[in-house]
Amino acid sequence: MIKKFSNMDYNQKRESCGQYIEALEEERRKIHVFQRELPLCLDLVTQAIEACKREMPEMTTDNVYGQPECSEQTTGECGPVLEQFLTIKDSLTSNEELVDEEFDDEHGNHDPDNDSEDKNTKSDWLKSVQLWNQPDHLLPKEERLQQETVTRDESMRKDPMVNGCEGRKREAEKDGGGGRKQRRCWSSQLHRRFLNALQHLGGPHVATPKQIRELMKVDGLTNDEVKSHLQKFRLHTRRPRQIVPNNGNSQTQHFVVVGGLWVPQSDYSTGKTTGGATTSSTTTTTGIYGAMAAPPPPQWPSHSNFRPSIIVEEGSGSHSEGVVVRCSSPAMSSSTRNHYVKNN
DNA sequence: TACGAAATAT
DNA sequence: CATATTTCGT
Repeated sequence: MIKKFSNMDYNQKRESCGQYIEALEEERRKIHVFQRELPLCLDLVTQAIEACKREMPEMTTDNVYGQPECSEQTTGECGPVLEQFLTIKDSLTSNEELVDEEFDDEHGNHDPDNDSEDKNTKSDWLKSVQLWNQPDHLLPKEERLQQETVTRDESMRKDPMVNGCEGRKREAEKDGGGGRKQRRCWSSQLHRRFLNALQHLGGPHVATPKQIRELMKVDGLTNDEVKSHLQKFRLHTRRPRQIVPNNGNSQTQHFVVVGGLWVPQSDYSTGKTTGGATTSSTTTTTGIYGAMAAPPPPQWPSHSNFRPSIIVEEGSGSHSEGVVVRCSSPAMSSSTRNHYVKNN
């Protein structure tokens, strides 16, 4: 009996680990969008995946962390992730080959994300955004062990939940245009589409709301909403002045600017990326879209829901701005094309 | 009309 | 305070 249980346990753990890896890979895909902003992050996740895979086969029954979910609430220590990260922390080899592209084509919507409840890596901001305001069913919460691939059907194109809050349609309005629109909540899926679109268009600073909206192909979505979201996004993607109390680790990572591209010193020469349209332009085109101003911030504000899924610190607490080195073009924030600079 | 920034609302 | 909507200047 007990043996049986152990066995089951073992299997469960293996499964958990598998799921964990899956989650990691999924996460990496997501981070991939930010590869310019969070190169180190991407790197770390990639390595974490590798490390995890290596460890997989030799998992024993006394695996310490069996919880697929882990505490998640506590960003501080999500067991596995953190450990993995710490482990590989120093083994920072610039491995950039196994970066797969195919970040989820726009239509493919195979959407592994689905993210009913991702693992730890998904982290907070999604959590809140995700259960936005579901009027009815409040997610089960209990059984989240395995959902496998069943749930993800591509039926969700637009209306389902991608759209977020309630059936926000044009109806249900009484006053002839007096009231404000109901707030639109950006579900994780919605946001992801946004991100994808962004990537296609070459970054937050060159993408325009309209383009984004069209790429997203979400029907209820209006131009203004995208515009707004984009504004917020841009605001957050600008350098947060190394805020964020560094957790434990401190790994000084130096950044340099290469043709307007912010990249870690280590692998700035790596031209290869998603193979998407995004990065291709960096080298050749010098035009407006040429060197797209990649949002420099290695780190977003911590207290924001609005941030990439994984947090990676690199600057040490002491050094203030010595970490970043810029060549020129101080204000490359926005104003990509039209009017630029509005001097008071 | 579209975009972006700022003001305003939730 | 963060996020979404609306207003305003271009």
